[in-house]
Amino acid sequence: MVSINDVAKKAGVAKSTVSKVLNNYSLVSEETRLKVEKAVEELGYVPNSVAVSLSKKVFNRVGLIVDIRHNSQFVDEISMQYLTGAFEKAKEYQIEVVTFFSSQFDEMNYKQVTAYLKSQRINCLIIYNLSIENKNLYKIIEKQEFNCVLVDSPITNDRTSSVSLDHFSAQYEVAKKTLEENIYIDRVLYIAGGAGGYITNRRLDAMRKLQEELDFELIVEYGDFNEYKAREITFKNGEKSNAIVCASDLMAIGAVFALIEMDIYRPVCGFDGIRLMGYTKIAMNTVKQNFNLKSKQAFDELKKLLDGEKGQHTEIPYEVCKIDYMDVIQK
Amino acid sequence: MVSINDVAKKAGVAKSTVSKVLNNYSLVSEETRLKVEKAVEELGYVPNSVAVSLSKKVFNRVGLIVDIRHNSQFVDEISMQYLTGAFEKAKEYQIEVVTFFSSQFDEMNYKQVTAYLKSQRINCLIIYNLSIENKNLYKIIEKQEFNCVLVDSPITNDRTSSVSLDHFSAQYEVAKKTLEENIYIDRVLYIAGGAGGYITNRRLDAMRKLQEELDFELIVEYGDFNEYKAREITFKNGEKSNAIVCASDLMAIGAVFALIEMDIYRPVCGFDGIRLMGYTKIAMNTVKQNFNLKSKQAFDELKKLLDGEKGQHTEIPYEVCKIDYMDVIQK
DNA sequence: TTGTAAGCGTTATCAT
DNA sequence: ATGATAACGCTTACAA
Repeated sequence: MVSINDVAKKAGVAKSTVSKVLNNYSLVSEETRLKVEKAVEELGYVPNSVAVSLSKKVFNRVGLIVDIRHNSQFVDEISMQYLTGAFEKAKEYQIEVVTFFSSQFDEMNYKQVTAYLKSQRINCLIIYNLSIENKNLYKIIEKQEFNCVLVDSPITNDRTSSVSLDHFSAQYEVAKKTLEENIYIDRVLYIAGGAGGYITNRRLDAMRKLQEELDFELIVEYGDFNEYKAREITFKNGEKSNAIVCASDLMAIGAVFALIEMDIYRPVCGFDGIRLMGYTKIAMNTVKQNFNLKSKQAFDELKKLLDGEKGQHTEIPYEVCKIDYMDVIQK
Repeated sequence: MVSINDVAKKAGVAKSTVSKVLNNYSLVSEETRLKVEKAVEELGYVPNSVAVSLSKKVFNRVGLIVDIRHNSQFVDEISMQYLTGAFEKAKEYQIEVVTFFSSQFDEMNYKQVTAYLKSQRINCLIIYNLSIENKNLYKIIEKQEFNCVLVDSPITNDRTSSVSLDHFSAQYEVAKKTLEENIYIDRVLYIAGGAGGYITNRRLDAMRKLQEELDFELIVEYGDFNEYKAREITFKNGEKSNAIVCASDLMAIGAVFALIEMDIYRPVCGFDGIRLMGYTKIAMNTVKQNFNLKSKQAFDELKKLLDGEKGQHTEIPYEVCKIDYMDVIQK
């Protein structure tokens, strides 16, 4: 492995000088800069990131915490988009990232998690879909020992930013549009996410507002973002409701397939705008969001935190629409 | 951050002794071992993995190279399963992993790629679906500077193992089963993967064997594992063929949806057994494989290489079946 | 069995 | 503007 010493020797300077060139210090003559750059080029030298990380006073390494504990399978699609978005930004900013699955932290306590993260020199976190059961992560956010960006959880503090769409208005819009497309709506089944979750409550609020406005009976059941549960809930409550609003596309798919088996029709709408929707060939309203972009934005927010800005909330755009097979497969 | 020095101080021993305890050296008295372990426990000490990596003579860090350049979208599902499988094994073996997307290496030359990997202290690679265009990776495998495990590419040498199913017999079986379920088969459209790829060729061989046996005309088109291309190919050749065999489920879905639009029926079979299949509600034969398990097996093979074994080829099981919605959503 | 000290490849603080 | 040198946190001869 070619090291900084090799470069220094070849360029005929001290390794500290090489380091200065590499980190573009101002106080270095044009002549030596060229010598060093030539040596770097010729040797194909790339700094050892491990050594850099160990030696640097401030070194940023971000942990991406992805939640894949949902029983449903197609969280894959979303998680993968989150990861690719973050990876691209990481490359752009030249910041190292490490991927974790939140289930890894389940058996640990708060102290263990922080020790574990710090032992990997991680000082920043991007947490996707923080779930309410994860007490450790909540505590980490609260204690502000790490710079955090939360995707789809509305917590902010000095060192914590959040990025999400406006769950209230999005849920309101998609539900309203779906209900208004139909004539008699006097009883609506709302299949919510996980009981007590932030976004779940925000969306529930939206449903309650709509309920007041449109004056229907609202049945609320918790499907935990799980399509199988949504299916069961639909079997139980589908008949007596005349529309079903779901807090995720996956649950909406579960509901629609249940309805088909029950051989009844009810308008259904989802939330997320996953591509899987296109494959089911069921045209239903949903809230379409760009997960890749959301993740990139989260990274941008993280960068701001690293640059000394205080944590803030950022809202991202969404679109109420139907997911079409051709749109999904085209690109 | 609590370091090895803190532990040493607290336990009243030298830091080298702490290190010995941590790495379970034999020559350490029970008494000091206990003292050290107590201190570690009380301080919640976790070794700094960056420092460990820098100082260890042999330190294993594996790069997971995932290919997401396919235009088709649902490679997500497969890649994510690969990643989770590898991550679980990494935790089990206590080996660090770093994720890369192969597209990152596109603009680099061979020297740059190796320098880049080495600068991150990576000495092992698990390469998923090595595509034929990736000259750099081929050269890396050939030069044997890294321990490599290839998933679904049949190259092996002293430091390279491969893990895959038997593409020849799997393709043969699924195609045969599909064709035999139907009566008149005299012209078969085979939508292959990427021209020149290893697995593509193996599968083509299987189709040729079947062609000889069943005596039909074989039309071969390359769909590049892309569902859109498969769709176009089907529009062009679907009518004149009386069965379509596809080298991936995604292409099979593209073909079936095209057939539906053409309003004709042709038996179609796929390859991979992705869960997405269950959502399309189209029952078609496919080769089902467990990607998560395959990735785990690849990691096991990597471990063997690290333990000094020579590279070898391992075959994994598969099953010819149909993917059912209920199986997909149940779990 | 334990401790001392050199080394891993960098950065950063001093002198010069 | 450049070069020694100490530090980063750990492992590992080697000495005791």
